[in-house]
Amino acid sequence: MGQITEFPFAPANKCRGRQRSVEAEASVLKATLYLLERKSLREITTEAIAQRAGVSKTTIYKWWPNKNLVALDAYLSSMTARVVMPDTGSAFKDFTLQLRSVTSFYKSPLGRLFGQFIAEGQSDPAILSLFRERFLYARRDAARVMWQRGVMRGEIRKEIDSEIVLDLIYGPMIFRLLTGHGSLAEDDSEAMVAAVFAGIGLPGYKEAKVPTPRRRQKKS
Amino acid sequence: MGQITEFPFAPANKCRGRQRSVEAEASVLKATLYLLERKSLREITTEAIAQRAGVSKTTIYKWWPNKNLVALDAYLSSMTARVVMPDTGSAFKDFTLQLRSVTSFYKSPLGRLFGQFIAEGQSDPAILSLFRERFLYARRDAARVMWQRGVMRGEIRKEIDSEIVLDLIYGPMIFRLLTGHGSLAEDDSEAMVAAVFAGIGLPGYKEAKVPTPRRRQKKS
DNA sequence: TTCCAACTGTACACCGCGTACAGGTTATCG
DNA sequence: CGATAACCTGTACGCGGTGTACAGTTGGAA
Repeated sequence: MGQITEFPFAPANKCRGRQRSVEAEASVLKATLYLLERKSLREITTEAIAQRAGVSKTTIYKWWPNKNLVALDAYLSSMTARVVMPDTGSAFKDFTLQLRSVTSFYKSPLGRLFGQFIAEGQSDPAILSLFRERFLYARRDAARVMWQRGVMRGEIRKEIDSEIVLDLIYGPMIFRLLTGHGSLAEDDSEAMVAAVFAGIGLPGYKEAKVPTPRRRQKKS
Repeated sequence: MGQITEFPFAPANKCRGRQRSVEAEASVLKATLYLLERKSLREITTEAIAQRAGVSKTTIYKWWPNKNLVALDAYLSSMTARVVMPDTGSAFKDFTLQLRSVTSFYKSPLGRLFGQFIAEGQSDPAILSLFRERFLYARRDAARVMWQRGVMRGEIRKEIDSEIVLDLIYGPMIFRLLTGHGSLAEDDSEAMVAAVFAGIGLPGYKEAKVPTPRRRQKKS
């Protein structure tokens, strides 16, 4: 609750006149989730959401600018703690479990939405930006905690930027997810994290030095 | 040339009647590229292509199933050797140069198409599949050669599956490209490849062992 | 009780897709 | 040379989804 009111596009209620219907909002989000579990974002129409929610299409357009943002809202409202953030005492195990969990979720119907938001974002900067702010960064902040623990325990090189570490761990699987060119099996999660930790270079071969990275785009 | 005839959806010419107009095809591809350099794939309409190409819309639909596949065709026809495949004698340098080159191309207007095809592919399996077959796999085959050289020279661990290696190197940057959450600067390419080679784990810390991966989905 | 804003339902303008149809054009075959 | 077949062109159109307009109804706060 209180989700929508944080949105920049939500009109303010001036406390006079009829109150906003809470059931209508909840019903819209619920109907949207129902449909998203069965069809892709592109296939779903605003009309279908309105109909299933038992709400007028006009009402939807009153509170959300378009279908995609209804979907993003529904996605966020349902995503609270659906993916594990483990704390096993080993960064390697933490990341492996996490990547496995994320990957298996992303294979699910609702998880596919992840890719669909990115897809819509390619032609709609607004939704991509909102997706980053309200979803991706939250995820990364949580994952950065796992990284931090690993650094403090002396398991992870502290000279490598955390942004790079996170992208190295999650990027490859997300790449596979989006293009479908590679396996998303559980073993692969482990193999990838293992490779990221150990490096692909042979220990003897020492040309590949890790340069100290310049700090960039610090998030608050 | 001869590009279109390889397509499964291209009708066969029975050698009777008027011949297919080569200028029309070339004109369509050229017009499409022109438009794609200025607008996103989603913004471009079939009519606009037809108009700019000086060709009837019907003709386009005769040879291509839809706009996206016209664009893919145009993209492929223009992409031959636009990105470097270096051979410096060092796998680390090769991959760094390559990633840098790829990234800078993907930042360009035409390069953005990469993400837009993946985006369309999220709701259209056919185009995603064609994108993999005709673009991605060709790229990866070429990159695998760099990997192979590295393995033979003793620079890269041979026990790590090449699919994983390639995804580790390219996945993170593509992830950044698609979501826009991270920097795409040249320094980052080098830092990423360096991290992939050296690993993020501290040398002393030895829990992260690389398991021998099961072979999967061998491509011909 | 008044008043305002949220709701409902229908209608509609707009746009892009893909097809249909009626013509005109250029090649090969007999 | 004429017939035939497949290409091309142009216009028109049905379809479906978007987002808005408008008229009317409902409910809560002053």
